[in-house]
Amino acid sequence: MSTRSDATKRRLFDAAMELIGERGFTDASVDEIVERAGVAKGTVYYHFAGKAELVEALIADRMKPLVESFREAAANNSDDPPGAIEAIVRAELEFLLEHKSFSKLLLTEMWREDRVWRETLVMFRGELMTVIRDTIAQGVESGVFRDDVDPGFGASALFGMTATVALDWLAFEPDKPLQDVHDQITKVAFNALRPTD
Amino acid sequence: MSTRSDATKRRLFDAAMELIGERGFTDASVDEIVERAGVAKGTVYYHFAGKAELVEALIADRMKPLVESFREAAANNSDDPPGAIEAIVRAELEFLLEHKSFSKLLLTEMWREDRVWRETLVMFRGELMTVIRDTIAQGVESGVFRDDVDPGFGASALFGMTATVALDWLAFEPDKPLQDVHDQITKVAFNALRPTD
DNA sequence: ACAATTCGACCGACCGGTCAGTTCAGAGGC
DNA sequence: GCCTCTGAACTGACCGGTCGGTCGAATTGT
Repeated sequence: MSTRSDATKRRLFDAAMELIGERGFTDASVDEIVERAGVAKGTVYYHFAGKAELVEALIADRMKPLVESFREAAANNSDDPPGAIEAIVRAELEFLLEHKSFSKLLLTEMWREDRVWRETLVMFRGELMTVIRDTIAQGVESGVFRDDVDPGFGASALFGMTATVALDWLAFEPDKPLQDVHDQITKVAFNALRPTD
Repeated sequence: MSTRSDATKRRLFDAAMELIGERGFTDASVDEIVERAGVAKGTVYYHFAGKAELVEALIADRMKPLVESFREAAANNSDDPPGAIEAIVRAELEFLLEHKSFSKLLLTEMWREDRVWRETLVMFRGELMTVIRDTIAQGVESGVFRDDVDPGFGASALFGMTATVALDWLAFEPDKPLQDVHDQITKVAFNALRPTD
């Protein structure tokens, strides 16, 4: 259980995430990654079976806290579906802001079918979707959300909308404050889910 | 102005789009592209300055009709903003379905900053956004849409939501009919934009 | 007490292979 | 006769992965 090994992995993860977020998987060379991590090339192959497996481990490392934050957001608002949705959106936005490079990696790799880490990615995506879907379903059941929106569809739409809006925001209007983006998204989401009076 | 030249370019576009949609820009080799296009390697460099310029031309070639279809959708519903939004969503979905590979290319390249064709892509994206934004603004002005949703934000959200939902759909529930996806998206969009009674 | 040994972590020069891009003489076709 | 295309050979840069070797801290043997 050496801490040294973990520290090295973390530096490799950080370097790989940045580079791959900027250039994509193929265009980020292992030589560049190890240079930025301040580590020798062989170290990568000591810890991982290859470049792809490094990325797979990186995905798991970064996705676990995101799933956890979604679960917490839902658990802390277990009897208030709108509050839970708001907390989930906030968690997603904060994650996107904190891990901009990783988010680009996610979006660009989510629908590729030929990657080693596809299963890992799909699995984590499923866990995120489940949290959102259950929250929406709970709101529908208790009557605070309209019942003609499919929870599975709503989850996909909310997650995708938040991600693309956030990336658009970071790319084209980086000066706009996070709160504005958060408010706009939750407003749209609540309007979309609110029952017709 | 020879037709022969255009036909060759089209075959190169089709082959490049397929391959790049599957594997991404870097992992789709020129040798593979020309093989699938049934054309010699030298032909690429006869028509284009290089691989990147081929893709840039491809992006313009595919985006022009999409922008046109958005403009038509808006023009054919010039006094009915909800109808225009519905037609735009339909146009986007049909495009995504027809050009699945190209859509993946778009999503994976939209937020990359180091590509030759970045400006081209940003320009076309701007034209699409303008059409949606103007339509929303028109609806706000005439009172059929609520006035507390920023049209620019709404355009980004609607476009991004539609794109990610459609790709999720194609990846995870390909059997669901187009009409269902279309109905869910427009329902959510209308609820989000409808003024509180 | 201390040398000998083991071992996990890391190093970095090197190799086999791939790929974009070049070149150019020649062949069709409009 | 010029525009379009061919296709095979070649170059040079780069890239993922390998592997013999280093280093220091713990462990063992005496």
